[in-house]
Amino acid sequence: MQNALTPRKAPRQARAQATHDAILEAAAQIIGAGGLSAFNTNAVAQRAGVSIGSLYQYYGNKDALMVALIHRQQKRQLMSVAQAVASVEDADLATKIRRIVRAAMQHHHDNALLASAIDHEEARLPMDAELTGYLDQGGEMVRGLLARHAAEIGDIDIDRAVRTLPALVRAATDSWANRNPPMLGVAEDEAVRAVLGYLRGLP
Amino acid sequence: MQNALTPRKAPRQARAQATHDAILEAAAQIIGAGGLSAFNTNAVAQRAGVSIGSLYQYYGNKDALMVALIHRQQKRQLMSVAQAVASVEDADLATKIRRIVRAAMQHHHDNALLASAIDHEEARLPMDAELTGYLDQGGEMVRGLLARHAAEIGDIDIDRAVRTLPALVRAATDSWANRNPPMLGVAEDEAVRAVLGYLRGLP
DNA sequence: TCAGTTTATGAGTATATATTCACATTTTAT
DNA sequence: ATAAAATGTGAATATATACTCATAAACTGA
Repeated sequence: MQNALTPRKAPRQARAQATHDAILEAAAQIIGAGGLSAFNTNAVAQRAGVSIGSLYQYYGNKDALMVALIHRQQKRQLMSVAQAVASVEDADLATKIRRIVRAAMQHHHDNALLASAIDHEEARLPMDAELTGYLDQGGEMVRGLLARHAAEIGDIDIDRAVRTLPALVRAATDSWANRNPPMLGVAEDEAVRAVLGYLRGLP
Repeated sequence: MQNALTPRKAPRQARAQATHDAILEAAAQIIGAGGLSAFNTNAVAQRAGVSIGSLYQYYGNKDALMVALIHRQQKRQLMSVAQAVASVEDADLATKIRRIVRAAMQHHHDNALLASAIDHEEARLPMDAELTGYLDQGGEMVRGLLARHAAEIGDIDIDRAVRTLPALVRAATDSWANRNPPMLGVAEDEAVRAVLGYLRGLP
């Protein structure tokens, strides 16, 4: 089933794969440097060092390129957080939260403009199976975490927490990490405080 | 001091005021219905029922119109929350928080696309004295609230709380109120839980 | 009444940019 | 070696839209 937002064709040769990747990377760089308003297909092709025609060989239109970029970022974000979770297997809850928050925040802050642009575009573009999959995997991670620390956590609706928790971290990031100068330490502290407070629940 | 983002001229006659207002209202409606991508000056003028020339009589460029719209929304948001605060003068902390959250959320949800667009544009446009003023007033409200309930609140850095708290509410709103169908009740519960947990602080 | 001022008009201009397509080049398979 | 398939090119087209300007209409105060 081929619609306008799925990739037009898959690369079959190595150089095609390189072109394909270069286009995505160029798009990320352009949005990261100039925001959504700098994001145009001619500029992306130029920065990727390929012709505009090649871009449209792989992405049927601009939105398809944006969707591919969103997939790339979500995948990286998920892997980065999964690694953080794995690296603190046996720590206490507060430590785990802090590490996870730090990983999520770092990833976000490395590409502040890109992250903000993606937040905005995600709302406009249709959610596909791949994105749903990433969301589900993230949900499973949170679920596992909460299950292992049920004792330290108040009455909680896990389905709600799975959605609310990432939003709390993003809120702290937007408020504190994307400033001039960035206050990453404060952002981390505030996110941890909000998350732990939320988990502990009402008295 | 007249720069490109300040209104080009102030309306002096009643009909000019009406034109001025109609343009702002049309801009709000267009973004509210179609998002930022639908926001163009010709469409705004048409919906306002005025000519494109009139629009540029009052707003030197598109960004100036956006800035004026941001001012209008921030002012309304502040007034709506201030009213909520005033209406629960003597209630306990949890009740106050719930009412304030509800007011902020309602305002946000009435214009979900507009609110999201403004969040995005605020980051790009320069912060002026008027916006700083609204922020300060909001800060004062939070400060007063926290002072009156110091006993129920853990160790807290008020300057941080003033920035983090509104972000937490917005996070819950984005996650739950802007859905299909909107889950306003859940959004409110989640925001209250996060805010109270944050205020209570680390154990 | 009327001159000066304010307000309104909208066709027209300038520019940006998404997308196409006819063609060239490179790679693969036989 | 060579045909077929895959990949790459970029000038050209189509369209959207920010913004201008010459002109007209409405209002004001005398």
